[in-house]
This record gives sequence, C-alpha cells and structure tokens, in this order.
Amino acid sequence: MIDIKLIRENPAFVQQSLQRRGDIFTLDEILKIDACYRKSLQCSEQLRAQHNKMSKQMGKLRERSQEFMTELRKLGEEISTLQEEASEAKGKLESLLLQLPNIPHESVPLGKDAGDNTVVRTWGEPRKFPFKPLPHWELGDNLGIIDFKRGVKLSGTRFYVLKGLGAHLQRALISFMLDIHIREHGYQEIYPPFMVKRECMIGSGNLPKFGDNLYHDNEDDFWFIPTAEVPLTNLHRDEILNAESLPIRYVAYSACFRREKMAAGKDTRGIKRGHQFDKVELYKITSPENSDEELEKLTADAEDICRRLNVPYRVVQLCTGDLGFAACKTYDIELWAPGCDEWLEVSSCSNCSDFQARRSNIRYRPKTDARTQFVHTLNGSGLALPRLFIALLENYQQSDGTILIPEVLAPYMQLAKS
RNA sequence: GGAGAGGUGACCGAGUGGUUGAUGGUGCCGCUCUCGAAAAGCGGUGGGCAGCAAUGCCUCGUGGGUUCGAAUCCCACCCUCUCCGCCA
Repeated sequence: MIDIKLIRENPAFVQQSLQRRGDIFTLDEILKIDACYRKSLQCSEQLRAQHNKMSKQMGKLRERSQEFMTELRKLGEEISTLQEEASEAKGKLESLLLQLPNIPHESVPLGKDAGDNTVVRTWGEPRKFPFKPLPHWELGDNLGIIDFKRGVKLSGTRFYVLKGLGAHLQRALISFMLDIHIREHGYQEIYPPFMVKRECMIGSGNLPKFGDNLYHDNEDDFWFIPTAEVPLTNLHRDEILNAESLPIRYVAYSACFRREKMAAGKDTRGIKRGHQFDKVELYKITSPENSDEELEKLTADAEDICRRLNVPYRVVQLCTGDLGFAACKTYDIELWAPGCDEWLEVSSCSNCSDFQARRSNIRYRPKTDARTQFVHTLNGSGLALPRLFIALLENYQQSDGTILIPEVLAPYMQLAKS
C-alpha cells in the first residue's frame, strides 16, 4: 500500500512513478475521497468532543433536565450520520489504495515488458554436449522418476508424480538448500501453514487483485499459499519490532499452489509450471536504510545455491513494466536448461520496501522513545524446486540417459539404492 | 465436536454504568545519591487517526446493540486454557 500522505502531498510524483510501470493511474478519485473522508471525520470528531463534554457534565448533575437529554440525543444522531459518511469514505479509500502497485525504485530501468529486462551478470559455462541433450520430460519419463500420466489421472492437467529417485532428489535438494541458508547464510528456518486467512493474502498483496490465481476453501475461508512469502510476511503482522532484532532472516520450505490460468504450450511443458510445486523461500525484514543492500545479499544467497550445484545461471534485472505488484525492485535468477534450450526462472528476488509492511502493519522502533516506522520486507526463492530439478536433469544428463548427481548432494542421497 | 473457564497497556494484575486511557506492581527511560555499580528516592513511560499547531477523536479479543454516557449491560463471532470425545 502506498502512503496516503505521500499521495496527498505529492500526487504528481506518485502518479509519474506508477506510470513508469506502463499502466495508467489516476489519483483524482483517491484524492477526492480522501478529502471527503477527512472532512466528515473532522466534523464528526468535533461534534463528538462536544458530546463527550456534555455527557461528562451530565454525570455530575443531580437533576437531569429533559431539554439537555433531548439535545444530546439529537447531537448523537448527527454524529452517527457523519460517522457513517466517514467510514464509508474510508472503506472506499482503502479499497482503492489496495489496488495500487508499489512505487518502483528509482534505480529500476524503464521498460515495457520482459523484453526490456537487462542481464546483470552471468555465471558458469554452458556444458558442451557430444550428443543432443534431451529435455527433462523425456529424461524423467525414461528413467521412471517423473510420472506425468498418473499425475494427470490423480489431479488433472499440470500435475505430475515424482517417483523413486525423482522424489528422493527433490527431498535432497530441499534439505540441501535449507542447510546452506541456515548454516552458511544465517537464516532461521520456519515451517509455516500452507493455508492462511484472507487478511494474510491482503497483507502480502495477493488480494484483492490477484484472487484468480489462488485456490480457496469456501467452507472455512482458507486460502492456499502461492508462496511461503505470504505466511512469512504475516508472521509479524500487527507487531512492533525492536531495532536490534533487524534484519530478520527467515528461510521456509513450503508447497505452493497456483491456478496459473494460462494456455498450455512451451511455457508449461513438463514440470515447468504446475498447479502445485515446492519451494525454499528466503525472506528478510529490514530497516528502510538497509533494504537496498539486503536485496543484493539475498540475491547472492540464492545465487550461491546455483554455484554450489554448478549450474550456469544469469541474473536479470526486471524493468519497471515487468515488476511485480508489491515489488519496488527485482532480480530474477535464471538457470540454463540445455534440453529445453532456454533460461528458466528459479528465483525472483524482490525488495518490497514498505508496501507489504503497510498492508500488514509491521513496524519497528528505530530508537527508544522514537516514533514507530514501517519496516521493509524482501523475498526471493532460494530456490524453486521444479525448475531446479529440470536444470539438474538436463545439465547433468549422460549419454546413456542417466543423471550424474552433483557432489554436494551426495550426503543427501546416501539412502538411495538404484 | 460436547461441557466449563477466560481474553485489560511490553508483562503481571485491579476494575461490574459517569473526569478509568484505565489503580497497583514488574520492566524500560531520565534524574538524584555514588569514584562506579547495586540499592534507594523522584519523575516519565502504549498505539493509531485528523490538525501548521493548540488540541481533539478512536482504541480494554473483534463486530454489532442498549444508554445522554460502556472495559463494565445485551447479542454474534474469534481466540486461549481445562475436562470429555475423536484422531497422525
């Protein structure tokens, strides 16, 4: 959520900043309703003050005069009318504000869509194959570690089953990544609920705008998380944090559920984009001054996994037009997949500045006795499983169709018998 | 799911219709005392909204209601605890 005070005081700046994203935004309606809101609020509070005073007086009186009571009652009716006006305006204002995306960071390059994103750095050399590398859907099927047919039998299109060493590899990767982030990068492990309340989704920015990508249980109003970012954002909702506790670093494994209402095709082939997938998520809560720096570190922490697994990757900076709703700045990490012959996004590392903190009311006190301030929140995958799985299969495939397991995963695959 | 108890400020804990935004204690901050610390004493100490400010308003789980006036009364919901049932 964008600070209404900023919109009020500097609407031109907000408007121009938002338009860098490529959409047209009009703040006129917001400003109008805000003015209405404040006017009726002021009126009602003024009357309320008068009412309070008179009521207190009444408490001290021995005799109650009929006129006095009638006047108070009338005043009370006026107040409730004005108050209704105010709260209606506030509701409208709120719902409009919830629709506005975050203001892009000034360092984010202007652009229309993903075509304008820029590669910041590339790491590793794509392997030269003496044979034509197969895509993962063939490798996985041939090895019997990905069962597409039965996945569809169970749950329909965009579901698959991992079997035997496939399931084991995924589990090994989860453990491996969690261990690195905990031991080497200083994150604390969190195991969050996979279903959350509606207000959590509002807090993270998924609702009210993006409900069509979410699975929802009508009976209990539970929402299935599309990423662990959602529960992690809400962990400290309505809390005031100590300055000394920042930055907070969390890492969480979770399953993720997304409707992904897109047509089947190249982008959904194999296990690239399912309705359910696993992910290890990195999350940070920082003070405003440190969030820029912490984004670089968080991205580096995610990159570290790619390096340790020795898979070529590149880091892409998203342009203003490709930025997510809550993000002010984002780096994508893409792994090279020789079978698919494309770069696959395995992580999206974002600084959400105070956007989610405002929605979730997460504050901190910079110093004793100082006013509270909103924190900054950051998130990024470290990493998403299916595409990492793809990259490993395709990069480590041998001429006989088997897969070599990276050295660093050996301790995690020891129970396996092939 | 059934029965009972309960939700008050950072924490403990008073408060059953009228200067109670809330006694008291703990914690925290400042000062005094001290070479310093501890102890003791004194003072201060929630959050939010509107306003240039003075100030005002809101906030005792949440939302409604009764009343001139609600932490206190009524209704609904949420949550916690205990016992029973059921289960991984």
